[in-house]
Amino acid sequence: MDFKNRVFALTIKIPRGKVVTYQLLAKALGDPKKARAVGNALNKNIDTKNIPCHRVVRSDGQAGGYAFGNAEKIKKLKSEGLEIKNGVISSLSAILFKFKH
DNA sequence: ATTATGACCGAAG
DNA sequence: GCTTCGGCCATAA
Repeated sequence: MDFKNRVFALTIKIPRGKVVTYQLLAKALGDPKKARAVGNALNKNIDTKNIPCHRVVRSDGQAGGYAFGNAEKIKKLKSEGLEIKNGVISSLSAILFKFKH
């Protein structure tokens, strides 16, 4: 299984209303330094129908990027109950989803 | 093999 | 709060 598929496999597990940082996802893959590569993988494969890639955000609380425009990403997050003001997610730590080891 | 790019991160000023 | 910078890694050329 190549890198991007591992990224997708984990992304699909993120429950509605919760989010994960790129770094956290990378850590779940075994190396927290892969955060950048994770974003790169999500950028190339866009299956918004099957993969909730909008639930992956930056560690600083900002939404991060999105292939169809980050405005669209924020819109989706809001529609799942998340509160975002000034482009920053409120209470990020409270809605952070933790992967099982 | 080397270079460039990008939905990243943390430290420093 | 802000910007800049160096370091990361997977991918494509």
